[in-house]
Amino acid sequence: MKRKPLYQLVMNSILERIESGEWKPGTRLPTEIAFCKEFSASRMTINRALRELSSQGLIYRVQGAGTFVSNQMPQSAELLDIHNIATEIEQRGHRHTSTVHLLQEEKADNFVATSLGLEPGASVFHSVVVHREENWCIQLEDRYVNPEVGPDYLLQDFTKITPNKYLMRLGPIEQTEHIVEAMMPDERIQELLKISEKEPCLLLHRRTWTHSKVATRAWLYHPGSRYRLGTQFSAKK
Amino acid sequence: MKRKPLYQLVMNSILERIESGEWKPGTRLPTEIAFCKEFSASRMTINRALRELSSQGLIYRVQGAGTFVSNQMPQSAELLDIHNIATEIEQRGHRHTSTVHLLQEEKADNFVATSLGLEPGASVFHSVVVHREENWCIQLEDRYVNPEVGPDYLLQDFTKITPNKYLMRLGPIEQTEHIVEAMMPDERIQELLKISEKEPCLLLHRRTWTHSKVATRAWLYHPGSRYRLGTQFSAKK
DNA sequence: ATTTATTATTTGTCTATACAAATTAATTGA
DNA sequence: TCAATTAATTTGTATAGACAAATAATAAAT
Repeated sequence: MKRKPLYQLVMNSILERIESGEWKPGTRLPTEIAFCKEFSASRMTINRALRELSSQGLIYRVQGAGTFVSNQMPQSAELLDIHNIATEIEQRGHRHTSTVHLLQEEKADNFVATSLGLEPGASVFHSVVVHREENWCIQLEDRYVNPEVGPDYLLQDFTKITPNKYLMRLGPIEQTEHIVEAMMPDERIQELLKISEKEPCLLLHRRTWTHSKVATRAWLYHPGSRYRLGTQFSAKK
Repeated sequence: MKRKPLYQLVMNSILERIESGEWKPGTRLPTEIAFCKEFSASRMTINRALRELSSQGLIYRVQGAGTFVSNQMPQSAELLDIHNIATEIEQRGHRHTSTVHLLQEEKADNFVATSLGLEPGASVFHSVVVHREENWCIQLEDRYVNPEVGPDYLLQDFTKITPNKYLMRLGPIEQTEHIVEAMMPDERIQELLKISEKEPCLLLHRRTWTHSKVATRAWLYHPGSRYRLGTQFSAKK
Protein backbone atom coordinates (compact mmCIF):
# COMPACT_ATOMS: atom_id res chain seq x y z
CA MET A 1 0.00 0.00 0.00
CA LYS A 2 1.35 3.34 -1.08
CA ARG A 3 1.52 6.06 1.52
CA LYS A 4 -0.85 8.88 0.81
CA PRO A 5 0.46 12.42 0.55
CA LEU A 6 0.08 14.59 3.59
CA TYR A 7 -2.53 16.93 2.15
CA GLN A 8 -4.79 13.94 1.51
CA LEU A 9 -4.36 12.69 5.04
CA VAL A 10 -5.38 16.12 6.25
CA MET A 11 -8.39 16.07 3.94
CA ASN A 12 -9.49 12.69 5.23
CA SER A 13 -9.04 13.69 8.83
CA ILE A 14 -11.18 16.79 8.38
CA LEU A 15 -13.70 14.84 6.33
CA GLU A 16 -14.15 12.30 9.10
CA ARG A 17 -14.78 14.93 11.73
CA ILE A 18 -17.42 16.54 9.55
CA GLU A 19 -19.11 13.27 8.69
CA SER A 20 -19.06 12.11 12.30
CA GLY A 21 -20.99 15.23 13.23
CA GLU A 22 -18.20 16.67 15.34
CA TRP A 23 -18.19 19.69 13.05
CA LYS A 24 -21.75 20.46 12.03
CA PRO A 25 -22.88 22.61 9.09
CA GLY A 26 -22.15 26.26 9.76
CA THR A 27 -19.40 25.48 12.23
CA ARG A 28 -16.23 27.44 11.82
CA LEU A 29 -13.20 25.22 11.40
CA PRO A 30 -9.85 25.88 13.07
CA THR A 31 -7.60 28.31 11.22
CA GLU A 32 -4.92 27.16 8.83
CA ILE A 33 -2.28 27.97 11.44
CA ALA A 34 -4.06 25.75 13.96
CA PHE A 35 -4.12 22.88 11.48
CA CYS A 36 -0.42 23.47 10.80
CA LYS A 37 0.32 22.73 14.43
CA GLU A 38 -2.05 19.75 14.60
CA PHE A 39 -0.54 18.03 11.59
CA SER A 40 2.96 19.46 11.83
CA ALA A 41 2.57 20.67 8.28
CA SER A 42 3.27 23.90 6.47
CA ARG A 43 0.52 26.36 5.73
CA MET A 44 0.73 25.66 2.01
CA THR A 45 -0.05 22.01 2.59
CA ILE A 46 -3.00 22.79 4.85
CA ASN A 47 -4.14 25.41 2.37
CA ARG A 48 -4.17 22.87 -0.42
CA ALA A 49 -6.15 20.37 1.63
CA LEU A 50 -8.75 22.99 2.54
CA ARG A 51 -8.86 24.35 -0.98
CA GLU A 52 -9.61 20.94 -2.44
CA LEU A 53 -12.31 20.25 0.15
CA SER A 54 -13.74 23.63 -0.72
CA SER A 55 -13.78 22.84 -4.42
CA GLN A 56 -15.72 19.71 -3.56
CA GLY A 57 -18.30 21.85 -1.82
CA LEU A 58 -17.90 20.28 1.59
CA ILE A 59 -16.64 23.49 3.15
CA TYR A 60 -16.53 27.09 2.07
CA ARG A 61 -13.92 29.70 2.80
CA VAL A 62 -14.20 33.45 3.29
CA GLN A 63 -11.08 35.51 3.10
CA GLY A 64 -10.53 37.30 6.36
CA ALA A 65 -13.31 35.43 8.12
CA GLY A 66 -12.50 31.75 8.20
CA THR A 67 -13.47 28.32 6.96
CA PHE A 68 -16.95 26.89 7.51
CA VAL A 69 -18.77 23.61 7.03
CA SER A 70 -21.27 23.87 4.18
CA ASN A 71 -24.95 23.61 5.02
CA GLN A 72 -25.85 21.08 2.43
CA MET A 73 -23.78 18.01 2.06
CA PRO A 74 -22.15 18.15 -1.30
CA GLN A 75 -24.09 16.59 -4.12
CA SER A 76 -21.22 15.15 -5.99
CA ALA A 77 -22.08 14.46 -9.57
CA GLU A 78 -21.06 10.90 -8.93
CA LEU A 79 -23.48 10.23 -6.13
CA LEU A 80 -26.06 12.21 -7.99
CA ASP A 81 -25.70 10.21 -11.13
CA ILE A 82 -25.43 6.83 -9.51
CA HIS A 83 -28.09 7.31 -6.97
CA ASN A 84 -29.30 4.22 -5.31
CA ILE A 85 -32.99 3.52 -5.46
CA ALA A 86 -32.96 1.71 -2.12
CA THR A 87 -31.16 4.51 -0.33
CA GLU A 88 -33.44 7.05 -1.94
CA ILE A 89 -36.55 5.27 -0.73
CA GLU A 90 -35.23 4.81 2.76
CA GLN A 91 -34.33 8.47 2.96
CA ARG A 92 -37.97 9.25 2.34
CA GLY A 93 -38.71 7.15 5.39
CA HIS A 94 -40.36 4.44 3.34
CA ARG A 95 -39.85 0.71 3.19
CA HIS A 96 -37.95 -0.69 0.23
CA THR A 97 -38.57 -4.22 -1.02
CA SER A 98 -37.51 -5.94 -4.22
CA THR A 99 -38.27 -9.06 -6.21
CA VAL A 100 -35.79 -10.83 -8.43
CA HIS A 101 -37.53 -11.94 -11.62
CA LEU A 102 -34.49 -13.19 -13.45
CA LEU A 103 -30.86 -13.90 -12.61
CA GLN A 104 -28.83 -15.91 -15.07
CA GLU A 105 -25.88 -16.18 -17.40
CA GLU A 106 -26.61 -15.53 -21.07
CA LYS A 107 -24.96 -15.27 -24.45
CA ALA A 108 -24.91 -11.59 -25.35
CA ASP A 109 -26.73 -10.55 -28.49
CA ASN A 110 -25.24 -7.97 -30.79
CA PHE A 111 -26.62 -4.91 -29.06
CA VAL A 112 -25.78 -5.90 -25.51
CA ALA A 113 -22.32 -7.09 -26.50
CA THR A 114 -21.34 -3.87 -28.20
CA SER A 115 -22.73 -1.74 -25.42
CA LEU A 116 -20.65 -3.72 -22.93
CA GLY A 117 -17.60 -3.67 -25.18
CA LEU A 118 -17.61 -7.45 -25.64
CA GLU A 119 -17.73 -9.79 -28.63
CA PRO A 120 -21.23 -10.93 -29.68
CA GLY A 121 -21.92 -14.34 -28.15
CA ALA A 122 -19.80 -13.68 -25.08
CA SER A 123 -21.19 -14.67 -21.71
CA VAL A 124 -22.91 -11.93 -19.75
CA PHE A 125 -24.86 -11.80 -16.52
CA HIS A 126 -28.46 -10.68 -16.73
CA SER A 127 -30.80 -9.66 -13.94
CA VAL A 128 -34.31 -8.29 -13.79
CA VAL A 129 -35.38 -6.84 -10.46
CA VAL A 130 -38.49 -4.90 -9.47
CA HIS A 131 -38.10 -2.36 -6.68
CA ARG A 132 -41.07 -1.35 -4.56
CA GLU A 133 -41.69 1.56 -2.23
CA GLU A 134 -44.36 0.60 0.28
CA ASN A 135 -45.63 -2.03 -2.18
CA TRP A 136 -45.82 0.44 -5.06
CA CYS A 137 -43.73 -0.74 -7.96
CA ILE A 138 -41.39 2.11 -8.62
CA GLN A 139 -38.58 0.76 -10.75
CA LEU A 140 -37.98 -2.14 -13.10
CA GLU A 141 -34.27 -2.72 -13.33
CA ASP A 142 -33.12 -4.68 -16.37
CA ARG A 143 -29.37 -5.05 -16.08
CA TYR A 144 -26.49 -6.70 -17.90
CA VAL A 145 -23.16 -7.07 -16.14
CA ASN A 146 -19.72 -7.60 -17.66
CA PRO A 147 -18.32 -10.82 -16.13
CA GLU A 148 -14.79 -9.49 -16.45
CA VAL A 149 -15.62 -6.75 -13.96
CA GLY A 150 -18.13 -8.51 -11.70
CA PRO A 151 -17.38 -12.24 -11.88
CA ASP A 152 -19.44 -13.19 -8.82
CA TYR A 153 -22.52 -11.19 -9.73
CA LEU A 154 -24.82 -14.20 -9.90
CA LEU A 155 -23.85 -15.34 -6.42
CA GLN A 156 -25.21 -12.22 -4.76
CA ASP A 157 -28.35 -12.28 -2.67
CA PHE A 158 -30.25 -9.37 -4.16
CA THR A 159 -32.89 -9.42 -1.46
CA LYS A 160 -30.19 -8.18 0.89
CA ILE A 161 -27.93 -6.15 -1.35
CA THR A 162 -29.10 -4.18 -4.39
CA PRO A 163 -27.26 -4.65 -7.68
CA ASN A 164 -26.23 -1.04 -7.41
CA LYS A 165 -24.54 -1.47 -4.07
CA TYR A 166 -22.76 -4.53 -5.35
CA LEU A 167 -21.37 -2.57 -8.27
CA MET A 168 -20.08 0.17 -6.05
CA ARG A 169 -17.96 -2.42 -4.30
CA LEU A 170 -16.26 -3.61 -7.47
CA GLY A 171 -14.16 -0.50 -7.62
CA PRO A 172 -14.43 3.20 -8.29
CA ILE A 173 -16.91 4.13 -10.99
CA GLU A 174 -14.79 5.99 -13.49
CA GLN A 175 -17.44 7.08 -15.91
CA THR A 176 -21.19 7.03 -16.27
CA GLU A 177 -23.53 7.57 -19.17
CA HIS A 178 -27.18 8.39 -18.76
CA ILE A 179 -29.88 8.77 -21.33
CA VAL A 180 -33.43 9.57 -20.33
CA GLU A 181 -36.49 9.12 -22.48
CA ALA A 182 -40.25 8.92 -22.18
CA MET A 183 -41.82 5.81 -23.70
CA MET A 184 -44.89 3.64 -23.66
CA PRO A 185 -44.09 0.34 -21.98
CA ASP A 186 -44.79 -3.01 -23.58
CA GLU A 187 -46.92 -5.70 -21.94
CA ARG A 188 -44.07 -7.33 -20.09
CA ILE A 189 -43.15 -4.07 -18.38
CA GLN A 190 -46.78 -3.22 -17.67
CA GLU A 191 -47.21 -6.52 -15.86
CA LEU A 192 -44.02 -6.31 -13.86
CA LEU A 193 -44.64 -2.73 -12.77
CA LYS A 194 -48.39 -3.30 -12.42
CA ILE A 195 -49.38 -0.23 -14.40
CA SER A 196 -52.12 0.39 -16.93
CA GLU A 197 -51.51 0.31 -20.65
CA LYS A 198 -52.07 4.05 -20.90
CA GLU A 199 -49.35 5.06 -18.51
CA PRO A 200 -46.05 6.30 -19.92
CA CYS A 201 -42.69 5.29 -18.46
CA LEU A 202 -39.55 7.18 -17.74
CA LEU A 203 -36.74 5.06 -19.14
CA LEU A 204 -33.24 5.70 -17.88
CA HIS A 205 -30.41 4.04 -19.81
CA ARG A 206 -27.33 3.78 -17.66
CA ARG A 207 -23.85 2.54 -18.39
CA THR A 208 -21.02 2.60 -15.90
CA TRP A 209 -17.30 2.12 -16.38
CA THR A 210 -15.01 0.50 -13.81
CA HIS A 211 -11.38 -0.50 -14.34
CA SER A 212 -11.60 1.12 -17.80
CA LYS A 213 -14.25 -1.35 -18.92
CA VAL A 214 -17.99 -1.08 -19.25
CA ALA A 215 -19.11 -2.73 -16.04
CA THR A 216 -22.86 -2.62 -16.47
CA ARG A 217 -25.60 -1.67 -18.86
CA ALA A 218 -28.99 -1.10 -17.28
CA TRP A 219 -32.45 -0.10 -18.36
CA LEU A 220 -34.37 1.48 -15.49
CA TYR A 221 -38.11 1.85 -16.09
CA HIS A 222 -40.14 4.12 -13.83
CA PRO A 223 -43.92 4.58 -13.90
CA GLY A 224 -44.52 8.11 -15.12
CA SER A 225 -47.25 8.84 -12.62
CA ARG A 226 -45.30 7.73 -9.59
CA TYR A 227 -41.77 8.79 -10.24
CA ARG A 228 -39.74 11.86 -10.92
CA LEU A 229 -36.06 11.98 -11.38
CA GLY A 230 -34.52 14.97 -9.72
CA THR A 231 -31.12 16.54 -9.61
CA GLN A 232 -29.85 19.64 -8.00
CA PHE A 233 -26.69 21.43 -8.78
CA SER A 234 -24.88 24.26 -7.06
CA ALA A 235 -22.17 26.08 -8.91
CA LYS A 236 -18.85 26.34 -7.16
CA LYS A 237 -18.21 29.57 -5.29
CA MET B 1 -12.05 45.39 -12.80
CA LYS B 2 -10.03 43.38 -10.36
CA ARG B 3 -6.79 41.92 -11.61
CA LYS B 4 -6.88 38.17 -11.83
CA PRO B 5 -4.30 36.13 -10.00
CA LEU B 6 -1.36 34.89 -12.01
CA TYR B 7 -2.31 31.23 -11.96
CA GLN B 8 -5.65 32.10 -13.56
CA LEU B 9 -3.98 34.15 -16.26
CA VAL B 10 -1.80 31.14 -16.98
CA MET B 11 -4.88 28.90 -17.08
CA ASN B 12 -6.65 31.21 -19.51
CA SER B 13 -3.63 31.50 -21.73
CA ILE B 14 -3.26 27.73 -21.98
CA LEU B 15 -7.01 27.34 -22.42
CA GLU B 16 -7.01 29.70 -25.36
CA ARG B 17 -4.23 27.88 -27.13
CA ILE B 18 -6.08 24.60 -26.70
CA GLU B 19 -9.41 25.97 -27.85
CA SER B 20 -7.83 27.72 -30.82
CA GLY B 21 -6.52 24.38 -31.98
CA GLU B 22 -2.88 25.35 -31.55
CA TRP B 23 -2.54 22.47 -29.10
CA LYS B 24 -4.67 19.57 -30.31
CA PRO B 25 -5.84 16.59 -28.25
CA GLY B 26 -2.95 14.28 -27.50
CA THR B 27 -0.36 17.03 -27.89
CA ARG B 28 2.25 17.24 -25.21
CA LEU B 29 2.36 20.64 -23.55
CA PRO B 30 5.57 22.44 -22.62
CA THR B 31 7.07 21.41 -19.28
CA GLU B 32 6.40 23.32 -16.10
CA ILE B 33 9.88 24.82 -16.29
CA ALA B 34 9.18 26.10 -19.79
CA PHE B 35 5.96 27.76 -18.61
CA CYS B 36 7.89 29.27 -15.71
CA LYS B 37 10.10 31.10 -18.19
CA GLU B 38 7.20 32.10 -20.45
CA PHE B 39 5.18 33.65 -17.64
CA SER B 40 8.06 34.60 -15.36
CA ALA B 41 6.36 32.63 -12.64
CA SER B 42 7.50 30.11 -10.08
CA ARG B 43 6.99 26.42 -10.61
CA MET B 44 4.38 26.23 -7.83
CA THR B 45 2.23 28.78 -9.62
CA ILE B 46 2.49 26.97 -12.94
CA ASN B 47 1.85 23.70 -11.14
CA ARG B 48 -1.34 25.04 -9.64
CA ALA B 49 -2.59 26.31 -12.98
CA LEU B 50 -1.93 22.97 -14.64
CA ARG B 51 -3.37 21.04 -11.70
CA GLU B 52 -6.64 22.95 -11.86
CA LEU B 53 -6.90 22.52 -15.61
CA SER B 54 -6.26 18.85 -15.04
CA SER B 55 -9.01 18.60 -12.43
CA GLN B 56 -11.34 20.12 -14.99
CA GLY B 57 -10.45 17.34 -17.38
CA LEU B 58 -9.03 19.59 -20.07
CA ILE B 59 -5.55 18.15 -19.76
CA TYR B 60 -4.07 15.15 -18.04
CA ARG B 61 -0.69 14.78 -16.43
CA VAL B 62 1.61 11.79 -16.12
CA GLN B 63 4.38 11.93 -13.60
CA GLY B 64 7.70 11.56 -15.35
CA ALA B 65 6.19 11.84 -18.80
CA GLY B 66 4.54 15.22 -19.19
CA THR B 67 1.28 17.06 -19.63
CA PHE B 68 -1.10 16.30 -22.48
CA VAL B 69 -4.28 17.70 -23.97
CA SER B 70 -7.27 15.46 -23.25
CA ASN B 71 -9.04 13.82 -26.15
CA GLN B 72 -12.55 14.80 -25.19
CA MET B 73 -13.41 18.29 -24.28
CA PRO B 74 -14.49 18.48 -20.68
CA GLN B 75 -18.19 18.15 -19.97
CA SER B 76 -18.61 20.54 -17.11
CA ALA B 77 -21.58 19.80 -14.95
CA GLU B 78 -22.75 23.32 -15.48
CA LEU B 79 -22.82 23.22 -19.24
CA LEU B 80 -24.23 19.76 -19.01
CA ASP B 81 -27.12 20.79 -16.83
CA ILE B 82 -27.92 24.00 -18.62
CA HIS B 83 -27.50 22.73 -22.08
CA ASN B 84 -28.80 24.89 -24.78
CA ILE B 85 -31.24 23.30 -27.18
CA ALA B 86 -30.12 25.53 -30.04
CA THR B 87 -26.45 24.76 -29.56
CA GLU B 88 -27.24 21.10 -29.21
CA ILE B 89 -29.11 21.00 -32.48
CA GLU B 90 -26.45 22.95 -34.32
CA GLN B 91 -23.77 20.62 -33.02
CA ARG B 92 -25.64 17.79 -34.68
CA GLY B 93 -25.27 19.74 -37.91
CA HIS B 94 -28.98 20.46 -38.12
CA ARG B 95 -30.91 23.64 -38.59
CA HIS B 96 -32.60 25.14 -35.54
CA THR B 97 -35.73 27.27 -35.85
CA SER B 98 -38.18 28.47 -33.26
CA THR B 99 -41.61 30.05 -33.03
CA VAL B 100 -42.73 32.33 -30.25
CA HIS B 101 -46.31 31.49 -29.29
CA LEU B 102 -46.60 33.77 -26.29
CA LEU B 103 -44.57 36.62 -24.78
CA GLN B 104 -46.22 38.77 -22.17
CA GLU B 105 -46.30 40.11 -18.65
CA GLU B 106 -48.67 38.31 -16.25
CA LYS B 107 -49.81 38.27 -12.68
CA ALA B 108 -48.28 35.20 -11.10
CA ASP B 109 -50.62 32.60 -9.69
CA ASN B 110 -49.86 30.89 -6.44
CA PHE B 111 -47.78 28.09 -7.86
CA VAL B 112 -45.60 30.17 -10.17
CA ALA B 113 -45.10 32.84 -7.54
CA THR B 114 -43.85 30.46 -4.89
CA SER B 115 -41.59 28.64 -7.31
CA LEU B 116 -40.03 31.97 -8.29
CA GLY B 117 -39.83 33.15 -4.69
CA LEU B 118 -42.28 36.00 -5.26
CA GLU B 119 -45.57 37.07 -3.72
CA PRO B 120 -48.73 35.75 -5.44
CA GLY B 121 -50.04 38.41 -7.81
CA ALA B 122 -46.59 39.80 -8.57
CA SER B 123 -45.75 40.58 -12.17
CA VAL B 124 -43.84 37.89 -14.03
CA PHE B 125 -42.74 37.42 -17.62
CA HIS B 126 -44.13 34.46 -19.47
CA SER B 127 -42.98 32.98 -22.76
CA VAL B 128 -43.95 29.93 -24.76
CA VAL B 129 -41.56 28.95 -27.53
CA VAL B 130 -41.45 25.88 -29.76
CA HIS B 131 -38.04 24.75 -30.95
CA ARG B 132 -37.66 22.76 -34.14
CA GLU B 133 -34.85 20.68 -35.53
CA GLU B 134 -35.17 20.51 -39.33
CA ASN B 135 -38.89 21.30 -38.96
CA TRP B 136 -39.45 18.56 -36.40
CA CYS B 137 -40.87 20.00 -33.19
CA ILE B 138 -38.45 18.91 -30.56
CA GLN B 139 -39.12 21.08 -27.53
CA LEU B 140 -41.94 23.14 -26.12
CA GLU B 141 -40.48 25.68 -23.74
CA ASP B 142 -42.93 27.17 -21.25
CA ARG B 143 -40.99 29.65 -19.19
CA TYR B 144 -41.59 32.17 -16.41
CA VAL B 145 -38.92 34.76 -15.67
CA ASN B 146 -38.39 36.76 -12.51
CA PRO B 147 -38.50 40.47 -13.53
CA GLU B 148 -36.11 41.33 -10.72
CA VAL B 149 -33.41 39.29 -12.43
CA GLY B 150 -34.28 39.80 -16.08
CA PRO B 151 -36.12 43.12 -16.36
CA ASP B 152 -35.79 43.42 -20.13
CA TYR B 153 -36.85 39.87 -20.97
CA LEU B 154 -39.87 40.91 -23.03
CA LEU B 155 -37.78 43.18 -25.24
CA GLN B 156 -35.65 40.32 -26.56
CA ASP B 157 -35.98 39.08 -30.10
CA PHE B 158 -36.27 35.36 -29.52
CA THR B 159 -35.95 34.54 -33.20
CA LYS B 160 -32.34 35.64 -32.89
CA ILE B 161 -31.44 34.79 -29.32
CA THR B 162 -32.88 31.84 -27.38
CA PRO B 163 -34.30 32.49 -23.91
CA ASN B 164 -31.54 30.28 -22.60
CA LYS B 165 -28.78 32.38 -24.07
CA TYR B 166 -30.39 35.51 -22.74
CA LEU B 167 -30.42 34.07 -19.25
CA MET B 168 -26.77 33.16 -19.41
CA ARG B 169 -26.00 36.82 -19.95
CA LEU B 170 -27.82 37.97 -16.83
CA GLY B 171 -25.05 36.65 -14.65
CA PRO B 172 -23.53 33.41 -13.47
CA ILE B 173 -26.02 30.64 -12.84
CA GLU B 174 -25.44 29.79 -9.22
CA GLN B 175 -27.77 26.86 -8.83
CA THR B 176 -30.00 24.70 -10.95
CA GLU B 177 -32.77 22.27 -10.18
CA HIS B 178 -33.97 19.65 -12.60
CA ILE B 179 -36.81 17.22 -12.33
CA VAL B 180 -37.58 14.81 -15.13
CA GLU B 181 -40.81 12.92 -15.59
CA ALA B 182 -42.69 11.01 -18.23
CA MET B 183 -46.22 12.22 -18.87
CA MET B 184 -49.04 12.20 -21.36
CA PRO B 185 -49.40 15.65 -22.90
CA ASP B 186 -52.69 17.52 -22.95
CA GLU B 187 -54.28 18.81 -26.16
CA ARG B 188 -52.53 22.15 -26.10
CA ILE B 189 -49.12 20.49 -25.98
CA GLN B 190 -50.08 17.93 -28.61
CA GLU B 191 -51.00 20.70 -30.99
CA LEU B 192 -47.94 22.83 -30.40
CA LEU B 193 -45.55 19.89 -30.71
CA LYS B 194 -47.62 18.30 -33.49
CA ILE B 195 -47.67 14.85 -31.95
CA SER B 196 -50.36 12.21 -31.67
CA GLU B 197 -52.47 11.77 -28.56
CA LYS B 198 -50.82 8.46 -27.84
CA GLU B 199 -47.29 9.75 -27.63
CA PRO B 200 -45.76 10.33 -24.20
CA CYS B 201 -43.63 13.36 -23.40
CA LEU B 202 -40.47 13.82 -21.47
CA LEU B 203 -41.10 16.75 -19.17
CA LEU B 204 -38.09 18.54 -17.71
CA HIS B 205 -38.76 21.01 -14.91
CA ARG B 206 -35.95 23.45 -14.60
CA ARG B 207 -35.27 26.25 -12.15
CA THR B 208 -32.17 28.39 -12.17
CA TRP B 209 -30.80 30.78 -9.59
CA THR B 210 -28.87 33.94 -10.40
CA HIS B 211 -27.86 36.64 -7.94
CA SER B 212 -29.29 34.46 -5.15
CA LYS B 213 -32.78 34.66 -6.61
CA VAL B 214 -34.80 32.25 -8.68
CA ALA B 215 -34.27 33.65 -12.14
CA THR B 216 -36.45 31.34 -14.17
CA ARG B 217 -38.89 28.47 -13.93
CA ALA B 218 -39.32 26.46 -17.09
CA TRP B 219 -41.24 23.44 -18.26
CA LEU B 220 -39.56 21.78 -21.20
CA TYR B 221 -41.67 19.23 -23.04
CA HIS B 222 -40.02 16.81 -25.45
CA PRO B 223 -41.77 14.29 -27.70
CA GLY B 224 -40.88 10.87 -26.32
CA SER B 225 -40.30 9.35 -29.71
CA ARG B 226 -38.00 12.06 -30.96
CA TYR B 227 -35.95 13.08 -28.01
CA ARG B 228 -33.57 11.64 -25.51
CA LEU B 229 -31.87 13.55 -22.78
CA GLY B 230 -28.32 12.42 -22.31
CA THR B 231 -25.56 13.12 -19.86
CA GLN B 232 -22.12 11.77 -19.54
CA PHE B 233 -19.91 12.02 -16.56
CA SER B 234 -16.26 11.18 -16.07
CA ALA B 235 -14.90 10.86 -12.58
CA LYS B 236 -11.88 12.96 -11.80
CA LYS B 237 -8.54 11.18 -11.99
C1' DA C 1 19.82 -7.88 -31.01
C1' DT C 2 17.97 -8.01 -26.50
C1' DT C 3 17.90 -7.37 -21.91
C1' DT C 4 19.51 -4.85 -17.97
C1' DA C 5 21.29 -1.03 -15.49
C1' DT C 6 22.02 3.79 -15.34
C1' DT C 7 20.99 8.50 -16.08
C1' DA C 8 18.18 12.40 -17.20
C1' DT C 9 13.71 14.43 -17.42
C1' DT C 10 9.32 15.61 -15.61
C1' DT C 11 5.68 15.82 -12.43
C1' DG C 12 4.20 15.34 -7.26
C1' DT C 13 4.66 16.91 -2.81
C1' DC C 14 6.38 19.72 0.92
C1' DT C 15 8.60 23.57 3.49
C1' DA C 16 9.39 28.33 4.98
C1' DT C 17 8.57 32.84 4.01
C1' DA C 18 6.37 37.00 2.22
C1' DC C 19 2.97 40.20 1.06
C1' DA C 20 -1.96 41.24 -0.47
C1' DA C 21 -6.88 41.36 0.44
C1' DA C 22 -10.96 40.72 3.06
C1' DT C 23 -13.15 40.49 7.39
C1' DT C 24 -13.64 41.26 12.24
C1' DA C 25 -12.38 43.43 16.54
C1' DA C 26 -10.66 47.22 18.92
C1' DT C 27 -9.72 51.96 19.32
C1' DT C 28 -10.37 56.61 18.70
C1' DG C 29 -12.80 60.98 17.93
C1' DA C 30 -16.57 64.02 17.79
C1' DT D 1 -23.59 57.21 21.61
C1' DC D 2 -22.31 56.62 17.17
C1' DA D 3 -19.27 56.78 13.40
C1' DA D 4 -14.83 56.51 11.51
C1' DT D 5 -10.31 54.88 11.86
C1' DT D 6 -6.94 51.60 13.09
C1' DA D 7 -5.25 47.18 14.26
C1' DA D 8 -5.45 42.21 14.39
C1' DT D 9 -6.88 38.03 12.29
C1' DT D 10 -7.48 34.97 8.47
C1' DT D 11 -7.45 33.47 3.91
C1' DG D 12 -5.39 34.17 -1.08
C1' DT D 13 -1.54 34.26 -3.86
C1' DA D 14 3.24 33.94 -4.96
C1' DT D 15 8.32 32.71 -4.60
C1' DA D 16 12.49 29.76 -4.19
C1' DG D 17 14.21 25.72 -3.03
C1' DA D 18 14.26 20.72 -1.93
C1' DC D 19 13.54 15.90 -2.38
C1' DA D 20 10.52 11.90 -3.99
C1' DA D 21 8.45 9.15 -7.61
C1' DA D 22 7.40 7.87 -12.19
C1' DT D 23 8.69 7.78 -16.87
C1' DA D 24 11.73 7.98 -20.85
C1' DA D 25 16.15 7.94 -22.90
C1' DT D 26 20.72 6.24 -22.83
C1' DA D 27 24.48 3.18 -21.95
C1' DA D 28 26.22 -1.23 -20.72
C1' DA D 29 26.32 -6.08 -20.63
C1' DT D 30 25.22 -10.49 -22.37
